[in-house]
Amino acid sequence: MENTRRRGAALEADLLDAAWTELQAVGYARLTMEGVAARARTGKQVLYRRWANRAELVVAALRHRQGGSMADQVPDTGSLREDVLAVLRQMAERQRDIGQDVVHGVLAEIGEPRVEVFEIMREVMTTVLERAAARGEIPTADVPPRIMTLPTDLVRNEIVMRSEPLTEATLTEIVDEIFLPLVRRG
Amino acid sequence: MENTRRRGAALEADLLDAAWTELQAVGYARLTMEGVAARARTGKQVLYRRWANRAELVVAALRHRQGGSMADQVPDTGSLREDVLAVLRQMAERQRDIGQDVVHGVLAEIGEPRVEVFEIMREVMTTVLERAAARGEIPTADVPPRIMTLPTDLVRNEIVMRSEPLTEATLTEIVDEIFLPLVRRG
DNA sequence: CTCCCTAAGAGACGGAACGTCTCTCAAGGC
DNA sequence: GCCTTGAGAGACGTTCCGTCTCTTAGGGAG
Repeated sequence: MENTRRRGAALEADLLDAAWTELQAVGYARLTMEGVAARARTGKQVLYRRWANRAELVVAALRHRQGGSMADQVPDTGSLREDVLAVLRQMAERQRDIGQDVVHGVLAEIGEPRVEVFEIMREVMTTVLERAAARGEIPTADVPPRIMTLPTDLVRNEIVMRSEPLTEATLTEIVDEIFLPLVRRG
Repeated sequence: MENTRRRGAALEADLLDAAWTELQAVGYARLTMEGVAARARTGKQVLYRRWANRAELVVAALRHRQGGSMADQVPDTGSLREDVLAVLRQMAERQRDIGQDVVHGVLAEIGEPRVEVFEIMREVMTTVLERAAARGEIPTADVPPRIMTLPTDLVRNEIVMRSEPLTEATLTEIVDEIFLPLVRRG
């Protein structure tokens, strides 16, 4: 028998891992606090002591799973086109990892971390554009905000609305047919 | 005492009205089959005989509430810009009417009426562009599909992600800064 | 080293809503 | 006027919620 009792950060990491595993096993809709507690071999109270409800737990589990924010590693390939594509690929990858039902579930039950998502992508694109302007690829980094976040907005739309995973073709279409033409003639 | 027993279409309309009223009263998250049944002064079985679950009932109630599809009345103002703006205003209006939590709830619990939404908007935009081409406003109606649904995709993204209702400024920005420049130079 | 406070672990609990079922009796077709 | 259908009503077992209580292990304070 396991006779050691987990505590503090070690326990918390176990709980978040259990939540993530449960998420993969049964999906967001069927994820229950009881299920997570059972998987972590503990009681519900231990969960409720840390997170007020399912949504908070799941958000914490997602954050725990994928380390830092996307703003921490902005792609820098030396080409605007490749940088933007890299950003979009990162988003697509996260979608694949997380799964659509989780996205919808969190969207439905969460109050407001959506603004945060917007802000992060705007930061990332700002950096990408500033570098492109510094290289002389585009005349100025002073692109209208709506155009700046156009690629990430479109990808987000695909993630939320489409059931199939994003294809590379979709990403290049967004960049080559829509984004680049608009910024090139700023 | 009410001694008449409702039947068929009349009853169904009452049920859908009750579902809609309940939706407005308590929101999607708190809507229950029992609540709707009570409001319609009937039993749960009457609901389950027609719809398998909450999501189906709510979708039916939404459809019942707002008559036909948007494809039935495509705006025809004589100007491409105004037509597109009219389409986007219709979407914004529906958002205001329906409410964001309902959008998220349905998105989370529904299997696949999302493709349908895509198709309808693509039809609408096809008509709008064909008329514009016939008037000579644009060289050809043969616009790449992704550009065609660009305005509606962006508005949908705003509806799903932003909590505040869409402003007129946002709509004109989408049309004037993004959509028109892209279609004008075919 | 020992005491003691905090929180882990375990489960009982009342409540809400689910979806199924059973039963009676009105309505409307034949 | 008979008979099939399904409306109306509520009981039922189940699942999960979020709260609570109780015992006991861990680890810091002295």
